Amino acid sequence: MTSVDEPARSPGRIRDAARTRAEILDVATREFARAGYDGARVDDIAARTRTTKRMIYYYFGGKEQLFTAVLERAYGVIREAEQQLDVEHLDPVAAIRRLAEVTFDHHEQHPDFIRLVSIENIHGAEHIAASEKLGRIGSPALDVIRRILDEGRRSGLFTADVDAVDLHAMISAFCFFRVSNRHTFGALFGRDLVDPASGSTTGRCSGTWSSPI
Amino acid sequence: MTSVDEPARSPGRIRDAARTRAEILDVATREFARAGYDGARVDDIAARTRTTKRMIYYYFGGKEQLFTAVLERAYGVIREAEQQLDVEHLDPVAAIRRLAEVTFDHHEQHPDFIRLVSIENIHGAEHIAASEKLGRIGSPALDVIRRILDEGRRSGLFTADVDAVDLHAMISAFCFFRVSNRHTFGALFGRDLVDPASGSTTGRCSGTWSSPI
DNA sequence: GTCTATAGATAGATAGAC
DNA sequence: GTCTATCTATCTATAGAC
Repeated sequence: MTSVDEPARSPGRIRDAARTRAEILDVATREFARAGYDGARVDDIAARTRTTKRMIYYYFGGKEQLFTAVLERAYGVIREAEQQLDVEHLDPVAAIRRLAEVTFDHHEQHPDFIRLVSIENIHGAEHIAASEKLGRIGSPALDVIRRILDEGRRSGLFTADVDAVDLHAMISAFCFFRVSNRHTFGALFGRDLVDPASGSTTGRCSGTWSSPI
Repeated sequence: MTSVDEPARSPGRIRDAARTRAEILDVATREFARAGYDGARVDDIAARTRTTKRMIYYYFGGKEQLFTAVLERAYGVIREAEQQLDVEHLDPVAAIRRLAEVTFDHHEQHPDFIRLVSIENIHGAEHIAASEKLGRIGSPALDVIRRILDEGRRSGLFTADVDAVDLHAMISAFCFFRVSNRHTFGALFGRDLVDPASGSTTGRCSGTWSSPI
């Protein structure tokens, strides 16, 4: 292992397992998101890192496992953002609104994540199904929704018997779609769902949720 | 050209340009939808038709053009369904509801279309952009929404100044998401967004729109 | 842990006879 | 319009030296 005291003998190369792994994951995330699973090239990923293709196989075992690792990390990021959610001090309506805003902003700021999820759906979510880590990861957002709905019903603010998973799906659907389908929607209808300058009310958020819901 | 009066000399083969083209498109649609653009194999598509790979290149020119033709036909189908929409006799609220129902049912019944659109988004909608046909195809659904909104505002039923494209995006988002993200959502949350038996209110429609909106 | 070189399989595309 | 055979490039994966 190379530390700051013991510089690498090959200049420009890294000799730090964790760092090499992280760099491979960074590049692989971009490549898979850009070209899809089959479109991504292990050679290209290797060429864009400071390490070699041999190391990708050494660390991850193969293309399939690399993609799974990319997915695991991407889901880890959004789950962490959800865990940061602090809506306990808000009234139920404001809490739901806040949750929607956070989802909206997160998806807009992480288009690569949206693309990876779309790609994984094309492949029937087989990598998620095979991943132990992703099976155990849960969903803080869903827990938060459950608590908000309970509180809203208890205080009489919410009357309809809305299901937490349904509500999560509704919020996700809109936030996901405007990023995932940005290109076809733009090409067909001449409006960029993400760019605020296009004049769409669906383009704006960042704390001021002004959708036509 | 082979007509009904002049049967094909090779039994089991087709000698009808239109029919051969249609059969290739059918198989290619399934293959592209199943495996993605790069995952689909021209050899496999050919093997599943009654013609050969040479004919695919003869009729379409290449894999890229074949995918474009698949997209053009898939969009043609939904645009035709939209044109069958007959909501002029309904009041504006019922008309919007009916439009949502038709979109909901169409997407549920055409998962291959949803997958093709997802795949096209991964590739930045470059095939749509390059297709003259898809540039001119328009959107009957959007025209219908515009008319409904005008009527609703005129009669005073609708007060909010909702934009037609925004409304179209909202309806599409939910209907699209439950099919496009069915697999990851199911794997992560243990609920099938499409299968009605899973107990979700998002699973039912077919004329009785009962979403938690 | 890292490198070069290469195996082994398969892809998209085409030649050319009929 | 249809067929068989094949070219050329490229991809994932690995062997083996250091």
